[in-house]
Amino acid sequence: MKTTITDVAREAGVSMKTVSRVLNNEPNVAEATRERVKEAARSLQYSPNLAARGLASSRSYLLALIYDNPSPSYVTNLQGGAIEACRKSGYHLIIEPMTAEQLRSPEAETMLSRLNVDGVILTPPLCDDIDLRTMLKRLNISYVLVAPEKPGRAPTVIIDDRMAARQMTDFMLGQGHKRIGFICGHASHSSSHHRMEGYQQALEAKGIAYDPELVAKGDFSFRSGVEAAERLLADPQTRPTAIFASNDDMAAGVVSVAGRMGIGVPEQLSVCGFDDTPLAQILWPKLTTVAQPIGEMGRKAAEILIDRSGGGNPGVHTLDFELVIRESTRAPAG
Amino acid sequence: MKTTITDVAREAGVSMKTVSRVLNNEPNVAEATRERVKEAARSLQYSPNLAARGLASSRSYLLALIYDNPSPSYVTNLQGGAIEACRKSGYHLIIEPMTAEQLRSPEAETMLSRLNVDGVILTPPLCDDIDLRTMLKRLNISYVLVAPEKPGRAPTVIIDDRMAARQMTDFMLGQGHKRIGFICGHASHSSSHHRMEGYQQALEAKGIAYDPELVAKGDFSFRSGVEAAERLLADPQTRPTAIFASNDDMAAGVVSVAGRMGIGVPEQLSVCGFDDTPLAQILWPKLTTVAQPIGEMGRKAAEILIDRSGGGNPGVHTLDFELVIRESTRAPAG
DNA sequence: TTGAAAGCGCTAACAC
DNA sequence: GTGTTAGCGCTTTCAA
Repeated sequence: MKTTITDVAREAGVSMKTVSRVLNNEPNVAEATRERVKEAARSLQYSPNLAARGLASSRSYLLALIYDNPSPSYVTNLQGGAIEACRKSGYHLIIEPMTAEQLRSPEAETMLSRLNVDGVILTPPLCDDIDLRTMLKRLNISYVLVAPEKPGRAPTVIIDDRMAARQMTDFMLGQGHKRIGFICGHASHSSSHHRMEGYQQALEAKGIAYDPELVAKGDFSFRSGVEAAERLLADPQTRPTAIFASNDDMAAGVVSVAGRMGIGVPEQLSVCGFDDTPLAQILWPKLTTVAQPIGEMGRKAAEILIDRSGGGNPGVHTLDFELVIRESTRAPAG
Repeated sequence: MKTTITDVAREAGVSMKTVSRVLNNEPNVAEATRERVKEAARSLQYSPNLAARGLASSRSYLLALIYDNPSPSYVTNLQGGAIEACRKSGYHLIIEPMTAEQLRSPEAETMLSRLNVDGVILTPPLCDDIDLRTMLKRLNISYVLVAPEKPGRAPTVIIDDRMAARQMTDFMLGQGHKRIGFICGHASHSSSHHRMEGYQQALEAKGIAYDPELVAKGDFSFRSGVEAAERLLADPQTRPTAIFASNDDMAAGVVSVAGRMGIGVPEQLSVCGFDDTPLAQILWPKLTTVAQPIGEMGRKAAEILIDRSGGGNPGVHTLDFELVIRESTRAPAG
């Protein structure tokens, strides 16, 4: 038999409601009573039933993480951070990987409404899905945006992608590179645009003309990095001395192509990525990249949802990134 | 205002209980009534409240995935499979990444008991944690073991690691390799032992003496693969012509060391891994490896928990693996 | 084949 | 500061 709140009440010699007050850290309980109840709960190994709480109150102590992200390390990092925040407050995390398409089905809406979560964390590219945001508003479910295109009215957690790309470009410029290639990310991800902007601004600030020939499209996949690199490196006369890929997977593609073409990295070609995935350390040479505090972002997002006592907290929370300089970049030869 | 079961009952002109029967696919409802209720539910966009269901019945429609696995791609694959099975039956997945240490804290038990999940999926190395299994039994929470050391009494989902390692070793033997190195996985993972056994059995079957000098310890990390390879490849006279690493990360370590030492892969050294993580395709050369149906395993585990109508289903479910031959293996030179 | 009533374990609203 | 009384929305008796 599971112990219930009445068992604790009996043990502590108080009413059920007082126990409830203590458990929820509500005021208006004498300190002595509070201690007695806590002691009783401990000795009975009592822990409140989530479903009963959820039914009686408005909170379910459940958060959902909805995502459509192909990168396992991104996803697990984010999950890890969110989980940590949840643990601290007795919350649990439900994960709902879902394509944008699945999201549009009526079942998705049904699922979300029956779930009765206290909040939802939205990551790219779903966080930029207006239909989804509208649906959540209609269902009256609060949500936090992680790294969206535009902040919007909901609380938002971001890093400054533009600034990070700019600093990374500056770093390579500082090493003496003049012809720096750039591989864009998937057009539907907001960060792609911001990173591109940062690259352009850095060049501009140094008075280097923007050359479209040095920019290749990509979609964040390894394969697209390979294709982009093949184009960028095709002509030995005009090829760049450095390539800035918008994420590590694509940077790995560049390294792979360079290897096949006999172009030494970093001797003849500097390469850098973005995200600092595990891959960045596994590659040889180890990849210079930008570390996003992905776990932190997950944690922050969950915290916002949990403390949404403010009722909205429509702030934008910008977390710090970090340039990680490893072995794939150096001053150009000659 | 959310629509409840009474709204549907009113709309369909039946009692609440009949609606409940229809929703849960219980017998003893006239077909006409059943249809009418379904129609009413649809038109009202009704979906049952999870918390209320969980409170009134014994099921919470929640499954938990508890894991302590450092590999993001393993984790997300498993999650993906489990989620698919959950979706089909209106279940949701709660994730609880947790170290073995955290698991031993009293809070972990409290957390598990309050959670009131219908079942728990346990992955290596946690699935071999006797204390955890005992705790779950005490809490009367059913669980499924994914790839445990020994099947035990609980339902179990495995692949035949031993046979897979044996076939992979056979493959290299068939290419003409006589000196095949082996890098073990973490000793606490059951699969480590099984893979080692398969390697040994393959050699034995071909009448090749087992040479401890060709076997190195590892712990599934890239770094440990590097260290193992450094030892295995140290002596040019006696070094193996092929190395079988117990997972892809360690195989990547081997490839990296070989690169540094000027040993061509696969020209002078064949390398293969296990798991077929994304890394296997990103490496250059692409890695020969064993593909585990990790997603399938997650799906199967969730299905077992959901259909636990059998009351126990103490079977062992063995899923198929697949050798993936890529570019990192070939016949030895000479 | 259907329905009425009684909870599941908790919190909210209002007494005291 | 504390207790009483109703529910939350559903499933489970048990009766019709």
